[in-house]
Amino acid sequence: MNNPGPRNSPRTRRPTLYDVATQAGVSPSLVSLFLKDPGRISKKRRDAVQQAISELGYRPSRAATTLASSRTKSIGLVIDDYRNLWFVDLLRGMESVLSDLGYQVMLADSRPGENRIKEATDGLLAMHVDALVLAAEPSEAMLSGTWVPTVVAGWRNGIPEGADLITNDDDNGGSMAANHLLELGHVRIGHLSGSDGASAHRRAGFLRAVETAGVDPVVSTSAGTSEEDGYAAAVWLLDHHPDTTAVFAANDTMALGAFAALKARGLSVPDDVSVIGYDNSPLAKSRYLDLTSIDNRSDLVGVDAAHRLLARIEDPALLPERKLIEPALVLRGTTSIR
Amino acid sequence: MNNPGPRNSPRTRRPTLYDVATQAGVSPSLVSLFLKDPGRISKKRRDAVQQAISELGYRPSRAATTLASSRTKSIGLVIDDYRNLWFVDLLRGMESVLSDLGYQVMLADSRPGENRIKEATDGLLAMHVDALVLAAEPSEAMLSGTWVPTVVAGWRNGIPEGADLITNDDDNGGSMAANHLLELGHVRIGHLSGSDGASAHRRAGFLRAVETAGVDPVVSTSAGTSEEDGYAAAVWLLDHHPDTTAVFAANDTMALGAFAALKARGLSVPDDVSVIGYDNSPLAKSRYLDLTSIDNRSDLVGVDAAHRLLARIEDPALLPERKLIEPALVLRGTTSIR
DNA sequence: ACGACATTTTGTAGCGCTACAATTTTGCGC
DNA sequence: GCGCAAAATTGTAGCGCTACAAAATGTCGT
Repeated sequence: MNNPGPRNSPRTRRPTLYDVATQAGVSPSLVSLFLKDPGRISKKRRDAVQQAISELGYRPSRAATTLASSRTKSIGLVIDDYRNLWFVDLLRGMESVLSDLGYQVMLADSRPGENRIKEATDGLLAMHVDALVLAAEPSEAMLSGTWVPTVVAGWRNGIPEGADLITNDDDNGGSMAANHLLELGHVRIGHLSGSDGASAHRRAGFLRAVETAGVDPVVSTSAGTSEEDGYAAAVWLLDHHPDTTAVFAANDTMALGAFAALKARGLSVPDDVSVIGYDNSPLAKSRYLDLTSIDNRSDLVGVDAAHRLLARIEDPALLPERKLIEPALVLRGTTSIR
Repeated sequence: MNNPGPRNSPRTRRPTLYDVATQAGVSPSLVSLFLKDPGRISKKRRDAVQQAISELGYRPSRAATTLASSRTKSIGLVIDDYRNLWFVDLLRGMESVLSDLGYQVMLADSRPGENRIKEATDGLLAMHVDALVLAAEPSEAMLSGTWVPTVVAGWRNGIPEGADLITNDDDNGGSMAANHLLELGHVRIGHLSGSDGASAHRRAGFLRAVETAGVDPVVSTSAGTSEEDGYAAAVWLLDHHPDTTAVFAANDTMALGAFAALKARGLSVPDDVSVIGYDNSPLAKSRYLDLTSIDNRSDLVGVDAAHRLLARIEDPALLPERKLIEPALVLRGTTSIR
């Protein structure tokens, strides 16, 4: 058999647009046109080109397209850690508006502990992403020469000049968490706080609400925001304030750490101690954990970020904008009346 | 006349290698050489180029590099769902060998529920990744014309022709889980199984071990592999076999579902029922959940996959290889003597 | 100071694609 | 069947970079 398909030729070079043009008996320009908008060429040629493409197994070279058109139709998303699942909602939110427009979202994580944020960003920029979403704490080094529309999502410190900012109202969220616990009748409330920017805002909101209610706040701040950090902070809290009846963790992962500390002391949730987390991550949604949490509506942040970037791609002269997304309390099974 | 030079203009086009060359007073070729191997040019020029680069904020265009060299120094990784954290170990394993060699790993997920595996793969291929790791169930559509070295990790069905296969010995892992429970004295063992390829192997291994021990196996298979699926399967199991004293879940997420079902019935882990998961995901490692699990050593799979791909990039004629990685039991707090 | 090398630097020619102007084909009224 | 506008198609000139051969410069022994 004389199969011209790619299946049998083991190491031929990847077919190009010219191969397709030759095969279809048209000019390369026509093929290019087909790729861009098939509706604009005659049915006869359209079919011929389509057939040549599938016969050859042709895929356009993004590199060449990028180089020639200087538009990649792709958006970079820099996150801090794949294990912090809050980015998933952000990503889906972005995709929900970008996919239909033919944009692709590219992910890069900062390799936690190695501070590779700059590398991640550079990698994305080197690929000519049309715009950038920074969902990780921006560092000094990246402030300079970004050249593309950028929105920072979820962080509020060290914003690169000229970047948009769409973030969660963590202050308000902190207050919400505190008020929820206060309304349930708790007065011995401990807060497990982390060290990043978001934590600081959540803490501030918590303190404001608690003090407004005339209750003495207890805050245990740790170095990071991981489960271990949450555990350590909770251990400290329970050691120094054994009468605590409610715990507000700066994120769901830390709440898990609190669970561990409580379990180790034989305290049950929510009967002995109520626990509320933050992020409404898949963890919190888990049927087993069933963790009351604050949803920061990252999906909305994603949607907004996408719209914002599209606008800036259209008109780069747009002035940077700052916007807060209101969080929402998600009631589940880990908080109860005192 | 001559162009004004990008030095002071604030909103100019992105600087190119030519701008750097002009600024540094050398030829473009030299700058290219600098980028490739700074050690090969004289110190004088090296410094000049380096300075020009930082003055201009220059970043090489990956698209141009790709086009000109046809090597992107990047590897694509296709995963099924960002929320299934097992890919993180795989990724880190790959990075541990690839990063030092200057390779970058690019991630794409298949958007669970939308079966976008082909799209994810195509996107990566369009970016000219030098090689591909498929950590998601390969589909028919992608079998044709891949053109780059490919290794499938963690799946064993529908392998594209010519692809390497590095996967976990799920059969053996299933047996390990069963034997662990048998050794603890359990004889009423239920298995919560999923519908994908890996689940099938784990189930087979489980059945083999249990039957060898002369114990009657009970398997509850559900449509997917999510926590809800685990919950449903566990509910069925407890309804039909209330005397069950041990549960082997096909993955950690499903184990979480089992926890939920057990909690709903007031059964405690491990006092009433032992639970063992699979994947040794961050979930299992969690201090709170402390889930005994089978570690499929995805990090090793990642390391092997990376080595394999590098070899195939060097010599594309290499014959496809199939390799199994042995899993390991990780003892934690959710299994105990009957 | 002079060849005979080794080392450093440069010019030339694409990589695969798109933009856009130029050209050819088609459709249509009369 | 003719003229002319609209639609369809093609040619030309890069996009920013690298490979590689050619040229320039440097180093050394005698």
